[in-house]
Parts: sequence; C-alpha cells; structure tokens
Amino acid sequence: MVLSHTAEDYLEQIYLLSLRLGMVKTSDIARELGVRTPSVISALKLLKNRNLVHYERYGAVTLSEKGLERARDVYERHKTIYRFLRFILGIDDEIASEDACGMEHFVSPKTLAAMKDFFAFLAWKKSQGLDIQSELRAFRKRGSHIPGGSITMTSESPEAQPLSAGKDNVLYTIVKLGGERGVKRRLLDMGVIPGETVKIQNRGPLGFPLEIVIQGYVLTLRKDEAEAVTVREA
Amino acid sequence: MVLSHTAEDYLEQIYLLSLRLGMVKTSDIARELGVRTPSVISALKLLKNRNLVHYERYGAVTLSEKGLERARDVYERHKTIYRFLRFILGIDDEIASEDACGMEHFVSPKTLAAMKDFFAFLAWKKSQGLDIQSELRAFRKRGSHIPGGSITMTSESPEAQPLSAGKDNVLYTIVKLGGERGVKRRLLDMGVIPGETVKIQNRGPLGFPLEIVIQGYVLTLRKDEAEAVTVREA
DNA sequence: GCCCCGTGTTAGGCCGCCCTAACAATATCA
DNA sequence: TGATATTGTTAGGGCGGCCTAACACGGGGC
Repeated sequence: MVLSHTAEDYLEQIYLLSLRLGMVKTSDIARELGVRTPSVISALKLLKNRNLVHYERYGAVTLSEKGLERARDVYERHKTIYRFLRFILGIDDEIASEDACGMEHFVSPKTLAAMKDFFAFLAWKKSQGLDIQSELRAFRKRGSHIPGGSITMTSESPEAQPLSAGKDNVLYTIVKLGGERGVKRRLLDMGVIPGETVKIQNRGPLGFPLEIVIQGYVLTLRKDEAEAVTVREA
Repeated sequence: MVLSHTAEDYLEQIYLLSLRLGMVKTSDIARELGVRTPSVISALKLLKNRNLVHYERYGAVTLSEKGLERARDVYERHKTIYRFLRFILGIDDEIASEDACGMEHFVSPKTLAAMKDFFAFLAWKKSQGLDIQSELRAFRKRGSHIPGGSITMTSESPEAQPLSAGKDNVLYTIVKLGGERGVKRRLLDMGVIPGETVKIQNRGPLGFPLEIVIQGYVLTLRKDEAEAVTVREA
C-alpha cells in the first residue's frame, strides 16, 4: 500500500503515543507533530478510510492491525537510522533524531539491511579485539579530514579523448560526458563531472576496470563508463 | 534561504543538465525529473522570483550565482550520500542513487561531514594495512546477521521500579516511559519502548551511565534517562 | 512568403496538507 | 442542573505541485 510520508508520520506518532500514554487523543498527535488539531482530524479520516486506524468522533485513536504493522515498520526504520547515525557516525542525539525523521521515508530495505549488517560487523570485529567505533571516534577527534583535497585546473590545451584511452598517473580534465542515460547518471552520482580533474591510478588485469582518483576519492570505472568520459590533458 | 525539496531538485537537475548538455531547455528538465513541461515552467517562475535562475520565454535556462551555489550544495550532498551508500554500505548503484535522491534534502551538515570523515578514516586504516571495506563485504557475503535476536517476554509479576534502580544482568520488561519530552524522545529513538526486554550489562565507574542490551543492541543510558524508564522483573 | 509541425507556454483543475474561524460536544463546578 | 471553560470538530481558504487541454511561437519544405 502506497502511503504519503505525512501519513506514515501520523501512523508512527500514534504508535509512539500509544506506547507512552496508553490512550491517544487528537490533540496529543497535533502537539507531537507540530500541527493544529483540524489537520490531525483530516489526516485521521484519510487513515480511517484506508483501514489503518480506528477512530470515532470524540473518541480515542487506535491503530488497526494493518496500521500497527505499518507504524512498526516506520518506527523500525527510524530506530535503525537513528542508531546508525548516532553510534556509528557519532552524530548527537538531537540531530540524529531529526535526520532520521527525514530519512526514514526514503531509505530502501536494502540500505536498512546494510546498516544492520554494519552493526553486526562492528560487534564481530569487537569480539576479535578491534573496536572500530572508538577508533573512529578518536580519529574524528584528532580532526583528520580528507587528505589531499581536490585539484581543480582548467586548461585550454590539446586533444580531447575518451578517458578509456588515457594513460596512468596523468592528470586529465573532464570535458564532456557521453554515453546513455544510465551510464551518465551513474557517473554524475559519483562526482565525475566536466571541469573536474581526474587521474587513473590503477587498473584491472585486462586494462579495465580503471581505478581513478577524483576530488580525493578513489572510484572504480567500468569500460563503458570510462568510454563515456571525454577528457583532455590537464 | 528556505527552499522546498522539489525546488532543490529542480536546481540540482538544471545544474547537472548544464554540465551534460551545455544548454538547458524546459523539456530536458521535464524528461529528467519525470514531470510534464507545464510543471517545469511554473517551477521556473518560482525559482526566477527568488533569483535562483535566469529564464526568459522560449529561452535557455541558466542558474544565477545564488542558484549555482545552492545547486552545487545539493549535488555535493547527493554525491556524498551516494558514495557512502555504495562504497561503504555496499548498495548497488541503482538503489544507492534513488536513496541518495530522497535523503539529500534531509541530511544535516554534521551527518554529511561525518560521512566524509568516514571515508578518510577508512583510507587511513587501509594505509595501515587494514581494509575494512573489503572485510565488511566479505562479512556480508557470509550472510552473518545480527546474532542473538531479541527476547520478548511479557510477565505480570511484581513491583515496577525505575531501571536506574535495577540490578546488573537481570532481565527486565519495560512497563512505562516517563521523563520530560526530550528524554522520552531520545529513549524512543533508541528503541526503548514498553513491552521490550532489557538487561543492564555494565555500568560506569560511579554507577552510571548504564550499558544496556535491548533487542540485541548495546546502548548507553545516562542517569536521567534510566530514571525515566519504569521496568518490572521479567 | 506561407503553411505545417513540433515544441514551449498559458489556463484552469485536482489533490494533499496546512491553516483560522466558527461551531459542537464534553467536563467542571457552583 | 445549568452556566462556563475546555476540548474536539466542521467549514472554508491558501499554497505548492502536478496534471490535461488549448493556444502561441519558430523553423523547414515548398
């Protein structure tokens, strides 16, 4: 069932309030979500039509079977993200909570699963005597940031060529992106954009994939991706 | 300047299209964002009123100084999240891209900074001969998930007490949450909810903070937080 | 120069979500 | 029990964002 983010927020909040207070009134929901009661009422009507809540005029709000399931799901996502932000990335609880509220409606099941796996992984490493969490904390405290920084140069020099034909350890300026939509999107996602400087630092056994450095990050480009990138020597 | 998420999406897309195609037409934006051209037009009017884009009837769309700045910011967030999801959590590019699109409007600067630090941390560890990234990949491949699982028991037995007065290594069922709003919210964020079973497994030198186990996760509770949790022996 | 076709634009409607103002029900207390 | 304060609900409006349908502009073939 497709549900708007606000609807999910209402469900989640009803769930949490029922845990905290036992019985949920419209005004509680309004206070908690920072909206006025009429907004809550109309939201409840919508949720009732979809059989997600039980609600009669002047009565208490309760979740239906389906509503409870959905609410728990949203809350589960919230918790996972919150914990991840707070205990792995080290974000303060205020901000972690806010970020989690925003992100909980967008995070895919796979990403969520990966976050949970991450916890398991850290626990496992810890049981082996390696406390990555506290090492990371210490690392951040030392104030080490991304080393190297980005090199940005724009030159008007000679021939443009596909990056796939480039040499190792030469600095290139990206001139243009080609390729079809999927490839292009992926390149842009990774930060491969015109004007940026890039270097091939390594490659796979058959010449591909390329390991490139851009803006201080190391990325891997498949052959079709490298062919879609037009560069010029910097 | 406060800007809706859709407005940010438009700016970002205009930026990316200008990088890819040089000149941006309304129809390009529509195609890319999956909306119809009239929607683009009205969005552009709004952006123009805010001095974020330059745009004349039947003309090309370009970003203003301010618009470019904002677009770069959104794109920067997108990239960081995408990279984090893809290269640290190991999500496939399709899903990572979608998730990043949703999350980019909600992630706080601190969280973003923490993600970048994480990259730096991994690079540093790698330079020390420890490749956490590939270890994590291998770990996930083995299919290890959260060990232990959650224990859920509900008993109707004796006195309720604050968790702060609890003994170590005894299983408690959470009955109720008290405390003021901030504290309650934090507890709920962490998954401390009525009905759950909890155990104190360790504590700080002066009795606090408590290290508790809930649903297989280890959390730390300050004194005020522990006092707000009413429990009963399970 | 004229017509036609594709593309860009305006007009106008719908829906979700929020609001304020006014009204209805309930609770409180003399 | 009836007057009053509190709380909940309906009515109606605004705004953002999307749509379709209808209209305007601009370039290519003749």
